[in-house]
Amino acid sequence: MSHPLSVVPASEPHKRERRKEARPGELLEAALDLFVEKGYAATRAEEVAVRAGVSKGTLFLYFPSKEELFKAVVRENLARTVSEGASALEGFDGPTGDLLTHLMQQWWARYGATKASGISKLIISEASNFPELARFYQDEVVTPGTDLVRRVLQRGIDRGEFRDVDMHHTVHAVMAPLIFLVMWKHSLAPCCGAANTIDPEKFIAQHADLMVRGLLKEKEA
Amino acid sequence: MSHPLSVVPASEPHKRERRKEARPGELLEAALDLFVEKGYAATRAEEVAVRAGVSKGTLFLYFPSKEELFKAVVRENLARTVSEGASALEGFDGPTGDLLTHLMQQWWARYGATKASGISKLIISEASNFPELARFYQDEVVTPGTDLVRRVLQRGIDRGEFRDVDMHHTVHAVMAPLIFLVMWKHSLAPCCGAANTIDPEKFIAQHADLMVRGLLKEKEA
Amino acid sequence: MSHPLSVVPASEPHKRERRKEARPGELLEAALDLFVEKGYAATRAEEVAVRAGVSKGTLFLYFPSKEELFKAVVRENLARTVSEGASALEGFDGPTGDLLTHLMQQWWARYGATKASGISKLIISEASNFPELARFYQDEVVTPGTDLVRRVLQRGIDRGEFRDVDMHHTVHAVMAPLIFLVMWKHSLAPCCGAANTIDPEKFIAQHADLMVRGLLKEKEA
Amino acid sequence: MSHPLSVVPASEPHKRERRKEARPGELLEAALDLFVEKGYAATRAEEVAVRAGVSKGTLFLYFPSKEELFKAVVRENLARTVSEGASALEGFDGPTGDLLTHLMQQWWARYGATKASGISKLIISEASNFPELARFYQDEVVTPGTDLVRRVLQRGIDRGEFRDVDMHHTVHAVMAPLIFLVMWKHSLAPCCGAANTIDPEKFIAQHADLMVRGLLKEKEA
DNA sequence: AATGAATGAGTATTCATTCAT
DNA sequence: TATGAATGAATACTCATTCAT
Repeated sequence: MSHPLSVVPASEPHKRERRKEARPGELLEAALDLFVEKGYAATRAEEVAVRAGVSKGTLFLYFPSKEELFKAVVRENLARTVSEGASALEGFDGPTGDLLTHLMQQWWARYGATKASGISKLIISEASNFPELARFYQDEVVTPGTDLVRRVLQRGIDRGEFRDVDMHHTVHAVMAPLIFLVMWKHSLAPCCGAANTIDPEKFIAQHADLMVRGLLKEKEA
Repeated sequence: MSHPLSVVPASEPHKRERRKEARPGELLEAALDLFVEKGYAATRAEEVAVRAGVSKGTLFLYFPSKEELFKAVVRENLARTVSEGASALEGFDGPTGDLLTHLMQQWWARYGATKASGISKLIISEASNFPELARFYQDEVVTPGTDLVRRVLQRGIDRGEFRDVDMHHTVHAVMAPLIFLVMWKHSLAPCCGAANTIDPEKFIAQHADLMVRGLLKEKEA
Repeated sequence: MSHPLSVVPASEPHKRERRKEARPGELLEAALDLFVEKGYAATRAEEVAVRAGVSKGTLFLYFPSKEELFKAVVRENLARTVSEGASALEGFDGPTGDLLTHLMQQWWARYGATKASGISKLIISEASNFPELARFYQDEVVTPGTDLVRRVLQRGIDRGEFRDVDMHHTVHAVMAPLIFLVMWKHSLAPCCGAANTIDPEKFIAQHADLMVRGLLKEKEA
Repeated sequence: MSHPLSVVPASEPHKRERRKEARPGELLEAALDLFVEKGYAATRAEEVAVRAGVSKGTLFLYFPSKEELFKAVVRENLARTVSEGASALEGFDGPTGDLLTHLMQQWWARYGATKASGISKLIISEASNFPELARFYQDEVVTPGTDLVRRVLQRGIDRGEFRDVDMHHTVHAVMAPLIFLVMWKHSLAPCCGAANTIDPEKFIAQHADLMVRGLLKEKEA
C-alpha cells in the first residue's frame, strides 16, 4: 500500500518482537476456545500451547499457572464486554419498547454471538470451583447489566409507557432468556441436531416482543 | 440359623441385604450432590464413596467407572422428572394463562427446587464432554418439555385466548427463564451474596405474568 | 523355633497387613539411603519407592510430599539417637578422662557408625534449604549433645582433674572431630581411595587422648 | 577501524572489553555465593546470571553447562587456596606449638573466614554427585594440607617438643575442627540463633591450646 | 559478544481403577 | 460383598539449554 520506493521499514518490528507482543493474546484466544469447548479441567495446558503454536514451556512464560491463565481469559473477555453498551441508552429518543428490543439485539450481536460469550457458560459451569471469578463476574457483568436494564425499565415507567412492575424480578425476567441463549449455544446446541434448533435473532425478537407487550400499559378505550 | 418355619415377615430383609439394595441409590445421591456442586472432573470417586458411607472399592462394585456413575446419575434423575408433569394439562378447565402459570409453578416445586435440578446444570456444563448424555437429555427432557408447553400454547390459541405467535421460539421464551433459574441456583447464587438475590417463586410469578400478558390477545373495546 | 506341632498361627498376620505396617519404615529406610547418598534434590521420589519395593503412588500414600518424606526421615533417625546416650554419665565412677573417651567411642559405635549418621551430613548439606529442620536438629541433637559434654567437662573440673577451661568453646572442640568424622565418612571417604583413609576408632582414640591430655591439670612435682 | 598507528595506550581497554574480560570472574563469584548458600541443585542458572548482572544466555557463553560452571567455581577457588600457606613454615624459628597455633589462625584468616571457604562445604555436600571434584579436592587441598600439618608435627617431634604420636590420625585430629568450623559457618550458624554461637577465633585458640598441650611432652621434674 | 524468547526433557503429584484379603 | 492398599497413566510445572536477532 505504501509507496514502492518508500524507505521506511521502521514501523515493521522484528518477527521475534512482534511475536512476543502477540503471544499473550494468541494464548488467551487459544485458551478461550478450549476452555469453552471442553471445560476448565478437561483442557490440558499443552493443548492450549499447541493451538497457539508454541510449546508447553512458553505458555508458562506468560501465565504462571493454568489457573491464572483461566482467570486471565475471563478478565480479558469480560473487560471487552463491560466497557461496551450503556451508551446506547443516552441518545435514544423513541418508545422504550423499541429501546429495550434494540438493546437486546445489540447485546446478541456484540457479545452473545461472539466467542467471548463462552465466558458466561464457563463462569456458570465453574463458579463453585472459582468463587473468586464468580464474584468478579457478578460485579463486572451481572450487576452492570441489571443496572442498565433497570434504567431502561424505569424510563418506560417514568414515561408512562410501562406498568409499575416488580422491578427486581422483571429485570431478571428480561435478561434470563439472553443468558439461556448463550448457555444453549455453548452446550446443547452443538451436540443436538435440527430438532430444537433455535434461531437467536428470531428468539430474541420473540422474547422482546413478549416482554414489551407484557410491560406495556393496557391501552384503554 | 433361624427356624426354617419361622414367621419372620418376608418384607423385613436383614439389615445387610437392605443395605445392599440401598447402596446404588445412596451412591447416586452422593454423586449427584458432588457432581452438581463441583463438576464432573473436580469430583473424586473416593469422595462420593465416603459421602455414601462406603469404601472406594465398593463404588466400583456397583459402577464400572466414574463415567458410568455419571451417566447413571443423569439417567436416574432424568427418569424421575420425565414421567411427571403432562397429566396436569388434561383435566384443566380454566383460562390457559392460569394453566401456564400453574405449570411453571409446579415445575419449580417439583423439579427446580429439588436437588434433581442440579442435573440440568450438570448436563449443560458437561455437554461437550458427554455428547451422548446431551442427546439423551435433549430427547428425554427438552423435547417432552417443549412439547408440553407447545400443547399449552396451542390450547390458548385454539381457544382464542392467545395471539397466533411464532410457536417454536415462544416455547423457548417461556422455558428459558426456568432453565436460567436452575442454572443460577446452582452457580452464582451460592457464591454471591445478597445483592442480586432472586426469589424463585416471585421470579416465576413475574415471568408468568409477563408471558401471559404478552400472549393474550389485546382486548378490544 | 516353636514346637513343630504348635497350633498357634494367630500371631502371624496376613502378608498384606504386615506389609502395611512395615511400609512407612521400609520407605523411610530407602529414603535415608538415597538422600544420604545423593542429596535431597538428586533423589527422585520414584527411586525411593522402587528401592522400597513399591510403586510411585504408594510412596505418596504414606507421605504427602517429598519434603515431608525428607522431614520424616530426619525426625525418625534423630529420635532414635536423641533418647540414647546421657545415661552412661550417671553410674560412672572412674576418672573423667576415661568417661569422656568412653562416651566418644560409644557415640561412634551407636550413631556415627550407623546409617543414621548420614542424617547429620544431610542436615548440614541442606540446612539453608530446610531451615526448619536445621533448627529442629539444633534443638534435638546439637544442644542436648553439647549439654552432655558440658556436664562431663564440668565433672572433671569439679573433681579437680581438668583445668578450668573456656567451657563453651572447649565443648565444641571436643565434638568437632566427631562431626567431622561423620561428614568425612559420607562425603570424601567413599570417593577417595586409600591415601587419606581414616580409621574411625583410631581417630577417635587419638582425638580423645589429645583432648584428655590437653584438659588435665599438669601434674606438679 | 582506528588508525593503525594510533597511539591509544594499550593498557586502557575499552569499557566493553574490560567488561568482557571481567565476565567469567563476576559469574564465578555470583555462582560461588549461590552454590554455597543453596546447594548445587537448588541454584538456578538464571539466578547466577542475574546476580552477575548479565542475561541467562551470556552465562552459557562462558560456561557450556551448569555442571561446568560448578566445576569452574570449585577449581577457581581451590587454586586460590592451595598456593598460599606452606611458606610460613620455612622461616619460622620458635616453638612448634606456636607455629601450629599460628598456622591455624592464619588458615582461618586467609581461607576459613573468606567466602572461598564455602567451597569446602560445597564439596562435602556434593561429593557423591561429583566424585571427580571430590578427588580433585582431595588431591589439591586435603593432601597438601595434611602434608603441611604433618611436617609441622614432625618438626615438633624432631625437636623433642612433641610426643611421638600416631602421626596420621593426629594430623586429622588437628584439622578436623577447622573443617568443622567451616561447615558450621555455612550450615547451621546462619539458621540458628544465639544459643550455640561459636566465636571462630576463640574456638581456634581453644582448640590450638588443647592440641598443643596434648602434644607436648610432659615436663618432668 | 549479548540478549531473552522459546524449547522440551524431566519430576512431583493426583486419582481412577484393580485385586488380594 | 466389602475393603483399602497398591498401582501407574496422566498432567501441571520447572529449568537447563538453544538460537534468532
